[in-house]
Amino acid sequence: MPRLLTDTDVAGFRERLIAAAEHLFAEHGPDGVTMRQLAAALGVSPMTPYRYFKDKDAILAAVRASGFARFASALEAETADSSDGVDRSRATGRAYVRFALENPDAYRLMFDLTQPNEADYPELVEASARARASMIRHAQGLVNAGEAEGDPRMIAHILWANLHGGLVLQLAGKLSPDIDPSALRREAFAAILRGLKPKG
Amino acid sequence: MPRLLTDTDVAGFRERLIAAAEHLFAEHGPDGVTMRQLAAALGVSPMTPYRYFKDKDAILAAVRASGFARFASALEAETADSSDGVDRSRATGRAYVRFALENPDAYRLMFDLTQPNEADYPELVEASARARASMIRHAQGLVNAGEAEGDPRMIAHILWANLHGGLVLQLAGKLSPDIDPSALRREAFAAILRGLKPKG
DNA sequence: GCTGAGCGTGTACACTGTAAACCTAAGCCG
DNA sequence: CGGCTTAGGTTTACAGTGTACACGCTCAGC
Repeated sequence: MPRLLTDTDVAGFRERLIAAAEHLFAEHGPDGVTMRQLAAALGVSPMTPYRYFKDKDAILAAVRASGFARFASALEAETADSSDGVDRSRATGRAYVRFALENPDAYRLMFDLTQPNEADYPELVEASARARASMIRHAQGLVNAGEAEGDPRMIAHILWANLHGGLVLQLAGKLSPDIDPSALRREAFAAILRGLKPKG
Repeated sequence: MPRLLTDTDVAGFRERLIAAAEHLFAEHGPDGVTMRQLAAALGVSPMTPYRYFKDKDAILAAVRASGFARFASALEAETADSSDGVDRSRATGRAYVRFALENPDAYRLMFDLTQPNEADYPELVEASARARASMIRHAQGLVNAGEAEGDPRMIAHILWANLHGGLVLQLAGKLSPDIDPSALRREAFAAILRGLKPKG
């Protein structure tokens, strides 16, 4: 038999293909990229990727999972920075926005795109759960610091929905042209925090 | 020459095709529907739709524009109901949510799907502008009623981003399972309104 | 009644994702 | 060392896609 593929061989190929796919998907959209192009980008024949991924959908899922993983890491990196709950929460929000604006295509791939059967790709749901956990942790920080009152998970979701909504509208070009997106985020965040502050 | 197509003929055909496409797109997604199926649904040959639409993309744009038009009408219908600014704003929000939840596929087609060159379809941008105007008008109502302080356009966008974000996360199944979407909307709306209320 | 144009259709093509047969070269056994 | 076996990669093939193009049918105007 031929040289068997070691696990690191497989992982290496998958990684290279995911990286290539990420760039191509970002530029032309998943439907604008063909398996033949992906294969050519790695210098292999069109059918070779099928040995490493079930089908094109699995490649898309892998690309999205990889995006979520980088995203989660970016959020988690902010945990260390400061011990003040509010600062940390704000830093997390900034990291969130920065990621979305620096990787708009990845962000859209991750959130906009509704892949029908995401549940079939465990690493995708896991990476996505990691990101969510980060957000909830930081909402918890807000509550602990006495800056907000209520269920931390609910608070996290309020802030998340708000951030996400503003971002996708911005990325889709749907915001009114006379609205500055970053001012929108700032004012929305401020209003929500004012609204959640304990009466004390 | 044969019986020339009157404008109403053309409009009629376009309407029927849009209606058929709306159902099929909702069920299978735009990519899951072929021109041949669309044509078959109207009982014509596969190439006939090309006399009424430039290409498949134009059909998608028309379906989306039609969605936006219905959406705008649904929002505008709430203008008449009550003279109280807050009630009216709340009713508009309810109408927004109702539309999104009763037509989830249309809503996703309208907002999620980022069609690359929407600017090429004027009726699409116009219908979408109508919907936005409705929202701003109702934010103005909130300000007039003394329930909120600030630029009505900004306030409209804050509420919109929040609503939209929550809805797309819900429709995409990304909300944590222990979060009730309608409770999320209620609490978010309440928090924002508290945060925007004038100091009195 | 003829003509010519506009409408719908049929045919054709380049391209897609991917199944299946095929080739190649390397590890094991004798 | 030689042959068998088999995993990894390629080639071929196919059904199905969007749509360009050219063909006929059918009627309005002369």
